[in-house]
Amino acid sequence: MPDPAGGPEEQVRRDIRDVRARWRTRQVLDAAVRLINSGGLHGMSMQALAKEARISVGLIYSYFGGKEDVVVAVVADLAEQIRREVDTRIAGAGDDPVERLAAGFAGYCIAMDAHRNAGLLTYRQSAELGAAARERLKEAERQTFVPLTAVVADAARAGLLADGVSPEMLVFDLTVLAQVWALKHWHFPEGYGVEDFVADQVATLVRPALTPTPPKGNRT
Amino acid sequence: MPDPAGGPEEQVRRDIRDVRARWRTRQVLDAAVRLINSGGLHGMSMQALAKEARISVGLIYSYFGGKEDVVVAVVADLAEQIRREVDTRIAGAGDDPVERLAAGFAGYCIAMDAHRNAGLLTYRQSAELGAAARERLKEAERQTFVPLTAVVADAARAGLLADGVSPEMLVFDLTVLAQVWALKHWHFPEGYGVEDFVADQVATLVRPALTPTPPKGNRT
DNA sequence: ACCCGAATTGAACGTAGCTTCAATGTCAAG
DNA sequence: CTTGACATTGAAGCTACGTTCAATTCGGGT
Repeated sequence: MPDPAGGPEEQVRRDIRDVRARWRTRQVLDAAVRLINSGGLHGMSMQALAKEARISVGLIYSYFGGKEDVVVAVVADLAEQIRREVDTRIAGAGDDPVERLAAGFAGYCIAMDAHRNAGLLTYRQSAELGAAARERLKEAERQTFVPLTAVVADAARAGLLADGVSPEMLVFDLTVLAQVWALKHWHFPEGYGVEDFVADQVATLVRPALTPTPPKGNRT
Repeated sequence: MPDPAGGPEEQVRRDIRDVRARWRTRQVLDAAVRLINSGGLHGMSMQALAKEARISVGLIYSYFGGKEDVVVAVVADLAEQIRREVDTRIAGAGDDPVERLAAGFAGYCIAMDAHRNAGLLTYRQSAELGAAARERLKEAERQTFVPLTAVVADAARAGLLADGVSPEMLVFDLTVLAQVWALKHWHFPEGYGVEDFVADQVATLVRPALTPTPPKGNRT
């Protein structure tokens, strides 16, 4: 009675295929990120991608369903990087919620700064992607909200939020502003970098929102 | 001696051509906005545009140099609308800087809400546009910053800014957040509209930033 | 009616780019 | 060496789309 699983040899073949698939996928994704970061999505044709990854065009389709799948994978990958960076920064920031939030925000900005064009793929017009792809992009983005959401919730529990400040909105603002740094940095003077941006945003958005509103009585 | 200007008849012909050009341009732009708002830039091929505007494809090129010029004109047009809306709202808001800023921000958000996809054309990857077009888009955007910049400057002069708040950054934040409402409104629950967004942003970003930091002595 | 300048048309050209698939290559086992 | 399974290739198929331009239409003047 032949074993449908094929025994140990079959398992080895499967393992080999898995290892190769992971390797190829990585190879393509890295190439995709390089192309997008230097030339935008416009610069990532499948021909260019194949060339950059040093494989044939047809082979890409063995590992990805199509161009859209490559794009989605790039975004999902970047979202994971962002999340890791934010988590790491927050973990290293001590106990003060303001410092933790500032650190998390800095992590987000710096991760975005390192992948300016790739980070902006979620800003594409929705009509250009299928519904499943859009949903995947949205989910990836939601995941990047999680660490900052936890920190802001801590701050709220500690009573640090100014009156009327919505924790959800604060997290939304921080992530959006981190994301658009890449696209809108031209607004700022020559030499103004992401670290400056972070410092100014912390001063303008984070600190005022996390400064408890004094009781009315103190105003007399 | 024939008059090189051609006399009154020639002037009439020039006037007619001007009137027609303005009319055609308006016709094309309106069609472009409709197409973009319903199907994104992807939905605005030149063929589709001609059909929507009820003119021939070739005629578009009498009034615009190419597709890029149509896109730039759409953005510039929208920027003017935003500016007018913001100006109007600020003018009707009374003397309180917080109210004026909130009104201006509301105007920006509502103008963006009315043209969700068109308003996001400035978020395209820069590599897809020529340098002149990019500069035009940037300048159009800078113009939309002007009214809010003036209001924030007034608030700063009146000593209303919390410590450390950068007026420029506050304006940047407000305009960016107004712009991305269109793209990111899916973050919010069903039934959460632009008016809710405005109110929450005013509470989370505007009021804390425009709440003067109390002197240290009051804390004892 | 004819002429002229301007406006308008839309088929066709040319290009870019996504995807496919027949052909070929590689590797391991017998 | 042969065979079979899997991996890989890249020219070509196919589609979309921006732009052009020869042909036609329109309107006004004589």
